[in-house]
Amino acid sequence: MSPLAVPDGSLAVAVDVVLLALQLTGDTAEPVFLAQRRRNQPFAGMWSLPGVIMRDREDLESAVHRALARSGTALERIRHMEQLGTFGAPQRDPRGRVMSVSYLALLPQPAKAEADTEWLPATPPPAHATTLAFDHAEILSTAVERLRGKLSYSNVAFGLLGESFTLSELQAVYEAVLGRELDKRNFRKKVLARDLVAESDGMRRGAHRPARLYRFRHTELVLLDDIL
Amino acid sequence: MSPLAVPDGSLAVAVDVVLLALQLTGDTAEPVFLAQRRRNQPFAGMWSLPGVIMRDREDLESAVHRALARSGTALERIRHMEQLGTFGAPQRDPRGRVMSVSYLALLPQPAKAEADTEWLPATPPPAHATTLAFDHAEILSTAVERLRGKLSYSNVAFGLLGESFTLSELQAVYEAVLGRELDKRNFRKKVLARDLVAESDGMRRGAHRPARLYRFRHTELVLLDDIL
DNA sequence: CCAAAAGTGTTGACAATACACCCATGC
DNA sequence: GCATGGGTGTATTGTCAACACTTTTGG
Repeated sequence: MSPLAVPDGSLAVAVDVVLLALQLTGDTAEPVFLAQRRRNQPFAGMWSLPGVIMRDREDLESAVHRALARSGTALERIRHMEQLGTFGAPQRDPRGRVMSVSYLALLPQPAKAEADTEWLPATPPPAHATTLAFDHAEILSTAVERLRGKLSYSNVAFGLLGESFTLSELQAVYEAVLGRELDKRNFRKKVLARDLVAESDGMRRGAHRPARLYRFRHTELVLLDDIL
Repeated sequence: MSPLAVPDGSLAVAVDVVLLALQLTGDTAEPVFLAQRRRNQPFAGMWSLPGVIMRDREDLESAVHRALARSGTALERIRHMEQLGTFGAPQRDPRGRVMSVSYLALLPQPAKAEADTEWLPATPPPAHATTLAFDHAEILSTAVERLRGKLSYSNVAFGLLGESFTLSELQAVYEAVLGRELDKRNFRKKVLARDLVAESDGMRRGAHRPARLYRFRHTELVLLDDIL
C-alpha cells in the first residue's frame, strides 16, 4: 500500500470491504473475515480490512472490485455485495481526512489467503477491537449485525453457500451467524414453507446417510414478507 | 449556493438530507419532504434535497446540521436522524465527481418553508422522478422505503410526532407512511402490548370526545424483537 | 451391528385477524 | 339531540415453539 498523503483542504474517500465467509473446521462452522496485515504506517503490523482509495471517475462498485482484487479474491466467487454505510469521523485516519464507504461481501468459502492476509474469526469480536486498524472493528461489527438481521427476513444466506447444499448445511449457516442453535424440525418447516429453497438433483454422500440437496430459488437478494 | 468547481483528479462529497414530516391537511395526513429550488446550474429551477459540500475536518453529522440550517430548519426540531447510504455514480453530478452521503431526518411538523423551499409530497413519487435534480428522486424513495420498513420493527414513529399524541394520531402516522388503512382495535392492542407508548397526562380536547394522550417510552431509536 | 447424521408430526400456547357497537363531547 | 371521533371485546384462525424417534448409510 503506497503511502497516502491527504493534503489539507482536500478529502479522500476509501472503500473498505468486509469479506465474510464460513470456515468449516471439522464439525462446526465459524464466520470469518479477510484481514490484511498493514505494512505501512499508520497502524503498521495491525490487521485491517481490505480497502482502496477511490480514484476520480471511479464507481463505488469498481472500487470495491479493486479492493477485492488486491486482496487476492476472485470477483466471480462473490455471491452478494451491499453497502454498509459511510464512516466519516474526522479523526478516523491519522493521516488526514479519509472517509470510508464500507461494503459487505459474501462468498461461499474462505479461499486460500495470500501473503499478509488471513481469515480471522468475525463473530466474538472482543479480541479484535484492539487489533484492527482505524475504525475497522466498528465496521466489522456493523457487517455482522447487518448479516444477522438479514438472515431473518431475506434469502441472504445464499451468499454463504455454494450452488447446492443440504438443509443441515443451511442450518449450520444460520446457527454460525446467529450464534445459537436452532431446532432442526422447525427450521426445515420454515425454510420450506417460505419457498426459500427448491430441491436440487442428487444427494450429498458422506460417512452416513445421504442427504437431499437443495438450491436457493433466487441468487440475488429477495426480501421476505414474513420473518423467519 | 456558490458555484462548485470540482477540479479533475479531486473528489467532493456532498451531504444531502431527506427531511420528512407529516402534513395534516384537514382530515388526512400526508408525508412531505423539504425541497429546495435550485437557483444555479446544473438543474437550475428544479427541486432538490437540501445539501452541502463537505468541508475538510468536518464531521458527517456537522455537515448534516449545516445543510439543515441552510434550509431554514431549526436543529432542535429534528427528532431522529440516520444515514441512508452513499450514492457514488460517477455521472450523478455533471460538474464533476461528487458523491453524496444521504441522511434521513424526521420532525413532527413541516415548519413554515423559507423562500425557495417548499414541502412536497413524498409518497407517490411518480411526478418527482422527473422534477428532482441529480439522483435525488432515488434518494427520496430510499428514504421512504427505509421509513416504511422501520415502522414495523422499531419505534421510529416518534420522529414524526410531538411529545404527546393520541393513539389515533399515531395510527394516522402509520397509515400515512404505509399508505394503507389499519384496524383501530388491533392497532391499539399491538402498540400497547409492545409497550411502545405510555399514558401521558391530560387529554386532547377537540370538537368531540376528548382523547387520552400518550408519549413514546423512548425518544431514541429502539428496535423491537417482534414485528408490528 | 454400531455410530452418525438424515429425516419426519403433533400438540399446546400465543398472536393475528376480522368484525360492530356504545361513549363522551361540542355545537 | 345529533354528528363526530374515542374507545372497547370476542371468536376464529394461523403461527411458533417444544419435543423424540425411526431411517439410512459407511465402516
